[in-house]
Amino acid sequence: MKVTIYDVAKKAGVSIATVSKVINNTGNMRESTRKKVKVAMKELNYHPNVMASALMGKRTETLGLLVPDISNPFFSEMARTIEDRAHERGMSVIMCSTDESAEKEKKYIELLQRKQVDGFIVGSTFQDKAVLQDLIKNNIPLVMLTQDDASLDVSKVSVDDFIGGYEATSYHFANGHRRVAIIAENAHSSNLRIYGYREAHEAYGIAIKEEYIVRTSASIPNGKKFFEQLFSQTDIALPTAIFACNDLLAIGVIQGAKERGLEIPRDLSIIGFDNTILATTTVPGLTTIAQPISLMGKKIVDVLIEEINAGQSLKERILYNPELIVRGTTAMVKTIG
Amino acid sequence: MKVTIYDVAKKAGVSIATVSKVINNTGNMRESTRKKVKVAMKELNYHPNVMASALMGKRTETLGLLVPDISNPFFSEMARTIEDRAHERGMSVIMCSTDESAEKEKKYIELLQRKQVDGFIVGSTFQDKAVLQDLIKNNIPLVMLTQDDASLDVSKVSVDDFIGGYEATSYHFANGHRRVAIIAENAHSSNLRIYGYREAHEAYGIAIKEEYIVRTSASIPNGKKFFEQLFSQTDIALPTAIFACNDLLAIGVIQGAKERGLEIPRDLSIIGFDNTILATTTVPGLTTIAQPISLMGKKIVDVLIEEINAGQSLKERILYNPELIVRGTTAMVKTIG
DNA sequence: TTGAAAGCGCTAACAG
DNA sequence: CTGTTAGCGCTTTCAA
Repeated sequence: MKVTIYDVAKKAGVSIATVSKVINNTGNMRESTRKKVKVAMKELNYHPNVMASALMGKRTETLGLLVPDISNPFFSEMARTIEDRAHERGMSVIMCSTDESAEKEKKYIELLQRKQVDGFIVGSTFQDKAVLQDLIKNNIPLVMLTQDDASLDVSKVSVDDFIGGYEATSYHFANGHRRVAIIAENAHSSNLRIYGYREAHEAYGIAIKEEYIVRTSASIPNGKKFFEQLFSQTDIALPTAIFACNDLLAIGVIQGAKERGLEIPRDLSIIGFDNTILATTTVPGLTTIAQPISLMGKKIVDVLIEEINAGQSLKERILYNPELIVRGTTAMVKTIG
Repeated sequence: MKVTIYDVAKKAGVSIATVSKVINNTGNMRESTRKKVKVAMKELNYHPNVMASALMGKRTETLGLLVPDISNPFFSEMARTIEDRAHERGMSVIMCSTDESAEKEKKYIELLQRKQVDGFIVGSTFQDKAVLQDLIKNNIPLVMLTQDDASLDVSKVSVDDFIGGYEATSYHFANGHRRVAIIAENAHSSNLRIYGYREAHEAYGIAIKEEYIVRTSASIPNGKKFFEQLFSQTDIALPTAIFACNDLLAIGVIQGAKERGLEIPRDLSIIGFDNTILATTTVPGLTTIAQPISLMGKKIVDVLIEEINAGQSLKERILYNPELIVRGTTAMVKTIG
């Protein structure tokens, strides 16, 4: 049967209060008593019942992870490092894929709250930020991942999306391209990447064509679809390069381009974002902006746990530098004639 | 503040026992009373505290998912459908990546047990099956995913790996290949696929070369490494086709082959397994054996929940048919001369 | 048909 | 320094 605090109390010849104290490392007590209790715990292979202590308002030792879609390699790679770090620190993680649905966001937050998770890692751009504001107001541990959103006053770890957008776009420019389109996501990070894209235009003195800026959600089919859309416009010159705000989209573009008979990178240069496993499997390999996924995953867990321990938000804003990884989908612009 | 069963009871003018009964749909009671209570619950936006009822031995409404590695696209795609189905049925899922470590397997099982998950979905081939046998003996809900292992007397949903192995190998044979190597995993499913591989040799009257059978764990680098190993053997004729037991391995083979200057499929035919997103992003597209991931994910959750409700294992063995998806990495064998 | 009361396993005053 | 005791929010006999 289950071994409870009573069993170890009896075995150690002390009261349950004493046992509780050694479990939680609170209060003072003779060192010999503490030892005695510890021995009893070991011998009985005792593990405190999480439910019971959670009932008393203690921790559940579980974290909630909200991402748009765990099957997107970026998030599954991130989830893996988060899971590992959480486990290292004695916590489990419950995963929730929110898609871009306000309904799911709300539902999962409520669900996780009822399950009394100790804290939230949110990697989704919420449709309705009020849900998050509410948590924040109630001082519930919450950190944002890949979402450097100033309107949320909490800790966040992300890559510098502005720089990422700037570098991707600039690299295309440096390769001589002058007509660069961007396929962005419906995510906060994409807003920043678009600003970086704009800034690069500014820096290079190139006029922006608003028609070159499109938005969709992350998937290969969407990448393809928006490539088609971009390339079927008849009233503007076609772009010679594309910056896709994630690898999935970039691959969709590659596929669309191939179908149209374009050769990459000769006829079209493409840069992705994230540097997921997908970027290494295409041919040619995908030039992309890397995010330090492992570092970020580890860090976000550490920050969250620190805040849980501290009982308040540290409001740290941790920004990593994105890194351009040049592979095969980019080249100098084709000189005409 | 939190609204408890007491608040509802007071508001409805009944005792907490009555409220408890309507929550759990147990006992008899005047319909008007039940209604009254329900109204009160609605008005107060009452949700039963999971911890408290779990303390009483009730469900926690959470499932444990064990897979080798959630960042492997096969498992992340699977996890997504599992998560969705679980949420549809009111349950959350805690994820655990076991790698191929006996230590982690044991640790996570114990962890999840302490968290009182209602059931386990295990998609990892356990190093030490005793850990699972133990759960089974204790009648703890547990189902196996992609592991049709006869030595475990529980429900399982998987693809027919034997047929998958047979079909992959046969397809190579049908294309005129006679020297087909197999790169398998350290997983139970791979055992069966190897049997299918053997059976195909039998059927085609082709002798098996044991040197053509190698095993490793799922990753692109390993695929590459074992391709190298296979192709640096000097005492046997080199294979003209390879069956890799998952897409990751297959991609490693593609990369290794390219580095050796082999053209695919002209110089080497390759078939993968799983039909993950990766199979669609390579060039040429990867010919692979598809597993019906969504069906399987949904089914495994349904079976598990059914068993949780029933309080015992149904010992169902659900086998899906694998399907050969022909893309670009396979071709007729090169006629020499 | 309903409710009082005894826990589930643990924490946290408060006494001693 | 250690133990008694009153809950945390809920379920479940057992009476009424």
